[in-house]
Amino acid sequence: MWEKDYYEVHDKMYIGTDCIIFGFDNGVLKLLIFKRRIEPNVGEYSLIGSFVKLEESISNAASRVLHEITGLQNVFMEELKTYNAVERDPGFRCVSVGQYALIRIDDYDKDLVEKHGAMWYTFDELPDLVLDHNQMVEDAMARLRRKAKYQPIGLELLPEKFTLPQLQSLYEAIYQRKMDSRNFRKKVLSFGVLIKLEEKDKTSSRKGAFYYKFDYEKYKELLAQGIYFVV
Amino acid sequence: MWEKDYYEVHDKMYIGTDCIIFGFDNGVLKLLIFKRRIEPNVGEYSLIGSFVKLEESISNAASRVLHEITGLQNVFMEELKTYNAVERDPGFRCVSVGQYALIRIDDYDKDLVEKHGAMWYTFDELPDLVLDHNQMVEDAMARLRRKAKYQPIGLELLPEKFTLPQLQSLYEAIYQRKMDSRNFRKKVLSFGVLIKLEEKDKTSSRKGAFYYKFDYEKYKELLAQGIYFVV
DNA sequence: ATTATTAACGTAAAAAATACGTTTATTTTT
DNA sequence: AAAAATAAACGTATTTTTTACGTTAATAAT
Repeated sequence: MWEKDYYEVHDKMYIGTDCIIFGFDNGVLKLLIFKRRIEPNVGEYSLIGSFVKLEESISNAASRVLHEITGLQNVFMEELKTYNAVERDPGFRCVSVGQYALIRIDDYDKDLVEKHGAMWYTFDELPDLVLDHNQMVEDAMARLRRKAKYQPIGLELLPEKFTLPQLQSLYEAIYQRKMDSRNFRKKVLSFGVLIKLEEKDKTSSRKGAFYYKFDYEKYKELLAQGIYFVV
Repeated sequence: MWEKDYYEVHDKMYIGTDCIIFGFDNGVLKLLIFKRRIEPNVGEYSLIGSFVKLEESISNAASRVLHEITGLQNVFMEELKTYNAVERDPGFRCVSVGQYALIRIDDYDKDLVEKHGAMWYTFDELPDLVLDHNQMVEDAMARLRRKAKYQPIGLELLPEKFTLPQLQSLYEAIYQRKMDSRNFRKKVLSFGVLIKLEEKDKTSSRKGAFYYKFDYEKYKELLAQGIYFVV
């Protein structure tokens, strides 16, 4: 990695990042997709991405575009993998680092998103995307499913206050299967990382469901102990 | 990722890969570490790595150096993550993609390895490595532990024929804890991916332990069904 | 033949996951 | 004001999985 002779060979290698942005919109998992307005590939659909600048880290680069597009800062984000096939980009040799982000779908700046030509799509209604972006989405979805097995995803995708039925519907959306509400509740509460609030959400039922919030401190402790959050 | 103005800014970004090479040497997990013989950092310890050439994928690059160093081909390898802090390499901006490899420690070419100044170290005897290579090793170790939970690692690290006690000692090395041999055997055999051979290994006991081999077909089926291999 | 040693087999107890029935709080309808 | 409707909350029995641990078997060395 330090041999001088490689310097020249590599002066045409580019590195970028593409963001797979998940949102959860009452009961449905969605992805933020862009209709391209600039060359190349005008009019085609793609993920949002950027080249990585010399003076920024890859996650900086992703945060930068995410902020430009959604107005959000401090969004949860994690590296997925690199996409580096020699021929993946017909223009030139470019490695892209896929990063997936989880955002609260109520938080983002609607005007900004619309201005950039972005739209929310469900996983199965996704249009054809440029390059290997469909693959990226598929990989991100698989990763999200696996991640949900040992970390409470709800933290990032749900609003501050949420009900157990909401949390369950998020898990059902991720795993694509119905779960038993009694067992779900039992399991989720057994971790002791949820705090029950006095307030109720009356929008989805007559009885109303109590709001909960995460106990971040306890959650961190649990993770430190290496305890898994399998639902 | 396609905007022209970035081209210039990025003509000094380099991309390389570093390999975290695991071997299993009767009961002990080891890592292949190099004492550098060329500038920069002569005499210091590091992982083996290379720049990624314009006409090769990142895993090609890793396979290439792995072959140069160990004489091995078709080694199991998986991307770990990118190491991309702006200041990680004092010389210039270089993103490194960490990749971990699992090799059968009896297979590699001893002369070749020695010629390149490489040595096997256990995880806790590891010397200080250049740059962020110690971090890479730590991350790879963590990944290996997690991976071992849902895939039969033995496949890659053990010889073609292996005994159950050997497989168990591999898992014990990975998890750093003793396991109950009766439960381990029960669990491992319950997956139905091991084929018992007639032959016995007599080197470690008077009674001798039967050799087993993997049933690759069944194993692939299991993975396709999404079944986890939790031991 | 006896002893030593690790492998192989088996079973009981504890814990976790699953399946499913009943009650409760509230709003809407009558 | 009572009855009906509805989703939430609570609880318990059954099944499955995990854990703990005792016994027997095969072989080489003595």
